[in-house]
Amino acid sequence: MLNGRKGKGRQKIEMKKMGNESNLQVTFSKRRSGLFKKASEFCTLCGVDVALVIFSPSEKVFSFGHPDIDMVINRYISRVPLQNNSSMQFIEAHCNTTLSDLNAQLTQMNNTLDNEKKRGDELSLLRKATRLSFGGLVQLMG
Amino acid sequence: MLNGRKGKGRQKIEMKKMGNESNLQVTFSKRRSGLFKKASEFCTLCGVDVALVIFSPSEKVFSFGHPDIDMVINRYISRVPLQNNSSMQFIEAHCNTTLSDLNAQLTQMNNTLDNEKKRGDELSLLRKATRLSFGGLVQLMG
DNA sequence: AACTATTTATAAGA
DNA sequence: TTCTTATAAATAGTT
Repeated sequence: MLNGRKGKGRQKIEMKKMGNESNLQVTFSKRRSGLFKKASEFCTLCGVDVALVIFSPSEKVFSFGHPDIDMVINRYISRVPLQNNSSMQFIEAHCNTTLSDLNAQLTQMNNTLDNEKKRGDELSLLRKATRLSFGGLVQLMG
Repeated sequence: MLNGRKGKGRQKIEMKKMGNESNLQVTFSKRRSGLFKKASEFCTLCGVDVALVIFSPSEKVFSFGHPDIDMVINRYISRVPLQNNSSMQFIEAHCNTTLSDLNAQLTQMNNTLDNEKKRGDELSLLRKATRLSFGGLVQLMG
């Protein structure tokens, strides 16, 4: 089997976005795993904590973290608060649970209030009827 | 100039935390810049977005991101909500404004409700008085 | 920080 | 996609 065939082997490539889509796909996989391996070795050898997040062009997310990616990101965030809109969207999303609880309370309270108002209307009606039929009693009640 | 001196060159190393502190410091610097370079090349070649955060053992933070580290972290967070306390504290701080607005609404609504209840109580009182004084009218009103 | 012998990563090709 | 191979690139130990 092994005759003396020679591939060209690794060639230097230009440092710009790859044109060929299928080459790009292969290079993406290879370099992604290479990067993860380097990050992992770095953690082990040097005792550092790392968070690594990658979004592919098709918006797929790949991540690595040590000891735990969320922990590292939280540490980063608490040092360097995020600035832009999307962080606000994030915060709002997390508020939604609490907010909808409060909104539910408001809704229920509004219903109760409506009922009480109906009773109030009934009171006005009764007062009117009372006034019409029996005169002075209304003054007695204030 | 160049005589034929020979260093031992690169040797394979064991994949565990380095013992020698000064070697570790040198390796830390070399591998950190290597990792950043790999991440940067990856972005350029493959058109990906990357966030990379490193905490050294002495808690110094080093970071790299493309096109912007906060943007990438935000995108990550909005897909994979963080779990632990520090993120919750962060979120809560940002929620407080909205929450106190809603709480103010609740308080005011409670006051209104109390007033309506008083009117309701008044209705009951009037009914009782009416029943006592004038008998059958109550039935007329339901 | 610079050097260099090696190891490691990887672009092409099969 | 996975494997092979030639070569580029990274880096451990030394100076």
